Amino acid sequence: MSAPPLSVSPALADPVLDRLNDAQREAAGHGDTPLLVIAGAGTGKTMTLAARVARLVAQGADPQRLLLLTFSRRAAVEMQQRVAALLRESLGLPPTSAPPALPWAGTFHAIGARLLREQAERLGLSPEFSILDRGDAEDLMGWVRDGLGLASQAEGRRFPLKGTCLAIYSRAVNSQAPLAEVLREAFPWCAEHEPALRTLCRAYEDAKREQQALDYDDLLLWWAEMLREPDIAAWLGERFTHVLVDEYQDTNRLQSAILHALKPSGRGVTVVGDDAQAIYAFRAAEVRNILDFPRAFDPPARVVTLEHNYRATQPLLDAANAVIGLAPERFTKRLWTDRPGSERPQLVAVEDELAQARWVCERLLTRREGGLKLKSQAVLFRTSSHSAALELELARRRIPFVKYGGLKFLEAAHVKDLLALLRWAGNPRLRLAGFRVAQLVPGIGPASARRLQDAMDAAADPHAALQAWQPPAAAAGDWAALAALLRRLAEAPQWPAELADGAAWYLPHMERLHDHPGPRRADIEQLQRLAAGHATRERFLTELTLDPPQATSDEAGDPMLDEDYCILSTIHAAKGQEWSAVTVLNVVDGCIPGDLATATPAQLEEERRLLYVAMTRARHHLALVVPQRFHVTQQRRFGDRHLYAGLTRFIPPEVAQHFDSVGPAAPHWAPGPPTPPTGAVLDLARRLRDRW
DNA sequence: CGCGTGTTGTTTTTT
DNA sequence: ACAACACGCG
Repeated sequence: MSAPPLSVSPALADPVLDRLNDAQREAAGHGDTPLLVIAGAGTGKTMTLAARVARLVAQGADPQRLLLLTFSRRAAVEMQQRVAALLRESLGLPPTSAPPALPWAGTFHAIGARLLREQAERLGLSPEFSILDRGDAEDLMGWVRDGLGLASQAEGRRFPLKGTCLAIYSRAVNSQAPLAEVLREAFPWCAEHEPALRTLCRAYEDAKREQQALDYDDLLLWWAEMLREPDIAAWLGERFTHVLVDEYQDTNRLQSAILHALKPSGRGVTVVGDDAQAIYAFRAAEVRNILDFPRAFDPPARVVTLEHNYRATQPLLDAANAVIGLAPERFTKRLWTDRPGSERPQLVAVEDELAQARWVCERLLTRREGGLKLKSQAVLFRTSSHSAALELELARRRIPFVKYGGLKFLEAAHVKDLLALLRWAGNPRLRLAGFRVAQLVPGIGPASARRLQDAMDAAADPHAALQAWQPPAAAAGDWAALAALLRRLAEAPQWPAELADGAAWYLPHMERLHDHPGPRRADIEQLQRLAAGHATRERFLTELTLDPPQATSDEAGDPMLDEDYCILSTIHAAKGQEWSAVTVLNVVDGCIPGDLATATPAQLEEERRLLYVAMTRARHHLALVVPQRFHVTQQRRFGDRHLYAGLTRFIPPEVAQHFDSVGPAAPHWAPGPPTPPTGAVLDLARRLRDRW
């Protein structure tokens, strides 16, 4: 068993490459021509990629000139660590010495932000440009929409909400498709407003320019646009000798355009992904990117497929393979393992969501008594809100947990307020921020805030205009305090002391505006802790926007770092992770697939892959929980009520035979699950009330 | 003009 | 259940 006859340096052929299997070694040792690695779930993808990076470095590649694009910041960090460990080993460095770092590892958006900041002058951007998170962008969209008078259209249906407008805009940008097509395919109920939406999108672009603000999409769009300048493209293409992209199945057209513009010949390009795990089409991800990758080059890219799974036992893989095997599109690989294991995955029927929560808690505790740490156990679900009942039950039993997914930190009003203050201080042209901050002062409402902004816009020096502005008499005292604060922040910024200064100003306003300041105060404190880890205000804002704290643990209190806690996560946020025991909640039609996601076959297939992703996170134990009855909130159209649902359509009888059926209600579906009565909506409460 | 209340519509998932 | 929007009062 020796390495294939590649030009592998002898020093490296030993410890690192020897630990890889043949396919992995082929990928790690491949030369400079374009390479596609199809890596099934749990097949050692990160290890392989890290080994490839380590080998490139050991062969003399400059780590500063490796561009490593991963899906999340977390994946980037993990990659750094693996590479570091491998490099120490292969270069024979002592464990104490610092191996070369990879400064250009990060998400497309984060790397884009850095490059744009670096080249801002050339691009006609202020180097102080602000990055709008989703909430900011929505607010700006709302502002523009109101300015155009679109909000109050009396005739006909109401104009789409600001969030919907932004979603439409974003999808058009990321898919690089015409507005009409986007509306037809993804937002049919907004199609009637097409002309107004077109005007709105243009005005939104203008507003961003005027305010020196870029939203998430701009970070890709400007990057791609910048690369259309031949001299810049050539320079960047040479600057990065190698470009490696992880999770390539979840990139969109814009990202693929960036990649091809950087490296038109494909030389030095490696992409890694798994078409069976594509779950970001809603964000305009384009599976064709990975499917068409080989033929995009001449000669075509080398394709290496990893199918040997090191994560799960055979019975778990059988079930997962059966689920994905029903996808109408043929996937080209089938995972296998040599880890036998006898435990099959479970289908657990329970009465309702409360019973589900109880069952999950019992199972967590039983496993912990059996020696499995809570940290090795995860509970996954389709939608962030699906864990609500479980969170309450966990809290009641004092089982600590951390929840991933859901975006709420940056969406909380108080966090937005304080960040807006910092943004405004750095970029006084950012109306959006100023509008928000000014209205925190009692006595200043939308009209006064608008007058202030107009005065600042007209002035050559907006800071001076701000200091000179006369507020309404009722607001004079409080306004003076804010003006003084802004002067300090603008003139002598001292990071992170300026955040403390701002927080001290903000806290009294927060207490006045919100009923329950307790948890909010904790968020402000967390912001201050985070601030200490960043060098400047600009870096803090950028990194917080692109990589917000993604875990929350409100119900459970703050678990100490060394304490044991279990993981709650959306399936999306669980991507790339693995746990010994995995439980998936609400595996019923209406949740997986969500009843909003069954309109088109493509959406349905994405839901199927979602279930597949969830199932392949497990190493030893896997349980899918099926409540027979679950509560539906929201959507007044049907009213609140319980919905009777059946096992997901992705597990028909021939797939169900790969599972053990357990739970109190299990005997009921012994004859094979009947087709679920999808329309059976009961409203007993109303029926009872109507008797009177 | 600012602020509080009543009414109406509402697509999950995340950078 | 909740947010955004419209309206009316001080």
